Amino acid sequence: MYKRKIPVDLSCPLRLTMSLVNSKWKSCLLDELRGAPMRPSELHKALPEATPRVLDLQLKELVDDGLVEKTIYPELPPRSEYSITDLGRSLLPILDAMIVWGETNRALFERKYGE
Amino acid sequence: MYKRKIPVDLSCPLRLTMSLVNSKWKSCLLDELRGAPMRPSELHKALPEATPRVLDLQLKELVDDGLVEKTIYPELPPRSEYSITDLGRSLLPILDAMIVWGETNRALFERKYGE
DNA sequence: AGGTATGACGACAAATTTTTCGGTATATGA
DNA sequence: TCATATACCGAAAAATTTGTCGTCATACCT
Repeated sequence: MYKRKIPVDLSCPLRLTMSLVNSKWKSCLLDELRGAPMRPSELHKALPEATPRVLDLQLKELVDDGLVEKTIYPELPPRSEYSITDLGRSLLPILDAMIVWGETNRALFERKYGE
Repeated sequence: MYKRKIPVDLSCPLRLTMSLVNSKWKSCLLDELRGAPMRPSELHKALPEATPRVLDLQLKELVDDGLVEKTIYPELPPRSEYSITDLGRSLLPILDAMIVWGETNRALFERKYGE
């Protein structure tokens, strides 16, 4: 079983939750998986800015943390699927709140930093 | 005015929100400031695991992003205070949800990773 | 046989974050 | 005078995250 290099932060509830999600792609991956299971190549198509390698690494940590599940089908050519677990799904309301916040305040930050 | 090295991520609402908060201490700083304005030394006492230098750097970005405000009192010895803005305060419900999630699931992760 | 696609992963490089160390400056108290 | 405290900041090291590149294996299609 894959082991995190840096363990989850148990020192306080906020840091615990943050440490599961604060990376460039983990929150996006959870968001993508909210609907149906997805294959690695599909996730890469959905998040083309991320390389398959990075998605692979971050999915491993999500699996290790119990937020995502991986199923390998012993077929050829190989096929595997990632799906969100109940634990991961329980984070979605938080991600939803972040999405709403981002939509609400996007214009502000576009004015400040934008193109 | 201080400028972020890495700009806020405008590519999607979720990434925008995440990019404001995804660092080791920013969410904690916002959480600490929810009550009253605090001085740098107080913030360091509240978050002793973080060095004053890091708090300083991350507070600068929070100020630059408009989530926190800084007041400098022209006294000697020098005094300054950080306070949360309305924009920053609008993120607190999300942090609250993370705190609740962390409390709910702490035992799970202590079993998995903890001492 | 050669090209394509799948998924996994090692080795390494680049980028970014976080930390450490030292220094500036001023006032107070021992 | 010396130590302490306050706040700030630069340089550089260390740690961590993210990205690039090449490889393996297998089956399909041309």
